[in-house]
Amino acid sequence: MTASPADTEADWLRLDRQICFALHAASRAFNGVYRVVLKDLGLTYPQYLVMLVLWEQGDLPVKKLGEQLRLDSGTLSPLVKRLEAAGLVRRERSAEDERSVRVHLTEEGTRLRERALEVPRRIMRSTGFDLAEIADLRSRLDRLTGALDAAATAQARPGD
Amino acid sequence: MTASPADTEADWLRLDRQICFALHAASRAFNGVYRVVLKDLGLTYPQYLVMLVLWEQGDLPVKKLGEQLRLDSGTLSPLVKRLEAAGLVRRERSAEDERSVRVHLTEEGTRLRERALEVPRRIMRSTGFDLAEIADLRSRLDRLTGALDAAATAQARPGD
DNA sequence: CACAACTAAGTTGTGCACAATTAAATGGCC
DNA sequence: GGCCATTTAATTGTGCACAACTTAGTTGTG
Repeated sequence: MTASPADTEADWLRLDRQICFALHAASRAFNGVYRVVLKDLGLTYPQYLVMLVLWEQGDLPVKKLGEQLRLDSGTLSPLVKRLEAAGLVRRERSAEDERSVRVHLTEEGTRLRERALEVPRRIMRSTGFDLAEIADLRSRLDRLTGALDAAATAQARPGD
Repeated sequence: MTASPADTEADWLRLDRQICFALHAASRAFNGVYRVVLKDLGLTYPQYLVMLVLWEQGDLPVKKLGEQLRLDSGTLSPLVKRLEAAGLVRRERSAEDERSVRVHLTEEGTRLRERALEVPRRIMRSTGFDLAEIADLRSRLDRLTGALDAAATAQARPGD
């Protein structure tokens, strides 16, 4: 006698609880560690992500920032305004296309990079993972994200 | 001549951008797929997590729910109130300890479980991962969360 | 008993995520 | 040139996460 269908389904629910909780909790735990480390810099975790992109790629329009970080203007507009209020960036309407707003690093924003250089190692120590494990986890997560995004897109436009 | 320290540090920043973005994005992508699947049930992703715990373990005080999900009353109080407004749970002050509020499933909340049984498989399909990969990812994430929580605790209480 | 220490929920304030909408600018097309 | 679809930001509204604080109930100790 095998398990009844109802039991099997219940097992799925339990498994689902485990996996979605694992990812949810990992994300929040990561966020929490960054919160502590970034407090010295006066940045939140998403603000740090924006600064990382700007440090790496230079000034960008909000649109490009959003593509890099998969965030829309509803999230980025107020976030960038807070960075501007903190004196780390300036927002400037593009002259050639006045719809576009380019985000520039200020002197202070550029200087902050020096202090941010120590962040990654402090985080690495907190994870207890070595470089190979981090890289492996990253590739799995990227694959997962890609599959999930594709699935979401497929559901949004079933006929495509 | 090896790379200068500055270059090495810059590499760390780039790596950090990659890994923290990977986890952040994976979490949001997961959230997005659940959002679509759970819309039929009228639940958000965190509300679904609460319901999963209640379906599995029966009625619980808010305190216990918070321990299971690592969420505090600031998050849970309004969330549970919304579940109550939706008719899925009732909140009742405990008679023996009037500080405690026990969350009970209503008839409707219990019935919703039947409809939720299909959720996990729809999610699994979206991930494109098989059971073994899911289990493996989960164990890595749990280990990561454990290490991060431990590190956060150590930083909060350096002398312990 | 009285009072301090602790505990469980709830409240307030800040910031992020995202859907839906709006506003302004641009570009194509007749 | 006039009109319309598209694009870029910003705004509005809902919900979650979390820190800090408040309120009310409980427990331990003198």
